Amino acid sequence: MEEKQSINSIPEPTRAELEVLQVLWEFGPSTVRFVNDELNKQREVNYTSTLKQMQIMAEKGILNRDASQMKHIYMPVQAELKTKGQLLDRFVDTLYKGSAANLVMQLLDHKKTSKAELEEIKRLLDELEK
Amino acid sequence: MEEKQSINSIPEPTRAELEVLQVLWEFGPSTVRFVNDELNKQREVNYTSTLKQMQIMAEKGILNRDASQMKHIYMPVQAELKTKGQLLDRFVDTLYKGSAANLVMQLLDHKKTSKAELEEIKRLLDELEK
DNA sequence: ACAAAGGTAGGATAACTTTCGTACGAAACA
DNA sequence: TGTTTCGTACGAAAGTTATCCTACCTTTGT
Repeated sequence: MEEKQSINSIPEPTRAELEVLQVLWEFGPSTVRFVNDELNKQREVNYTSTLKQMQIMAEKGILNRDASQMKHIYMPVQAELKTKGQLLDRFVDTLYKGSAANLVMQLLDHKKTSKAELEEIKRLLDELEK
Repeated sequence: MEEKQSINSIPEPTRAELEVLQVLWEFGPSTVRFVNDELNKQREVNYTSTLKQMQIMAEKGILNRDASQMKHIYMPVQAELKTKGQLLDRFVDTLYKGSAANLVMQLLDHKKTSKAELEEIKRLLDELEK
């Protein structure tokens, strides 16, 4: 079936879909078996659950697959950075009125952000100055 | 019924729940009527849908309500900053392996973040130096 | 050649989310 | 005072997500 998205952006991945994407982002194009094994390092999932999940993602246009071999190979349609960028945009829009500065501000006085992190962030910005 | 959460953090708000929270954050404790009117400025929602939604949120422990008057007054259990902080943490964890620096890095080379925004962010960091 | 192992496909089901219809009580008002 | 308006409560229904069972085909190994 393999329906494609009409426009320049895939639908919002759900929680479970994001888990699959993480694996594909980390290890590149993979079989269902491989992805399922990876997922099972975190939590118990039945093989057919992962299979179904990835089939649906292919239908939705989130994944492409190479079905020329018996063991189909799945890969994300969009680059990791693009998808994350979209999610980030939506996150900033809904929670911080679209202001990245607002988000960073929160990041800063949020205890969980370590001193080292802050230094790293500052370094990034300084680098950007040039 | 008004069930409370046992621990120090409310359950993850869903999409629709987040919309309700936005209104309460912006305008403070409100009636269902008021929240519903606000929501209808963005999209069409039936009054009883919003009512039900807010009742469920109260059951889940996301909202408190003052039912001493006929028109119940609803308000968030947690402070805006705390809830957003939790969401931010989860976001950073799942998408950026828990590294705020990674997130900011993406923010930086993401076109949508304006020059002015970047300057503002930099200013925030400089201020933090002290 | 046959059994076992491993693959895909396609429902069925359960849980959760979202929406709204209906019932009914309280308040406002003509 | 009676009717209309506005409120809550409850339950049903529809949509979405996530999980897994069963069927069936292909490959592998004995």
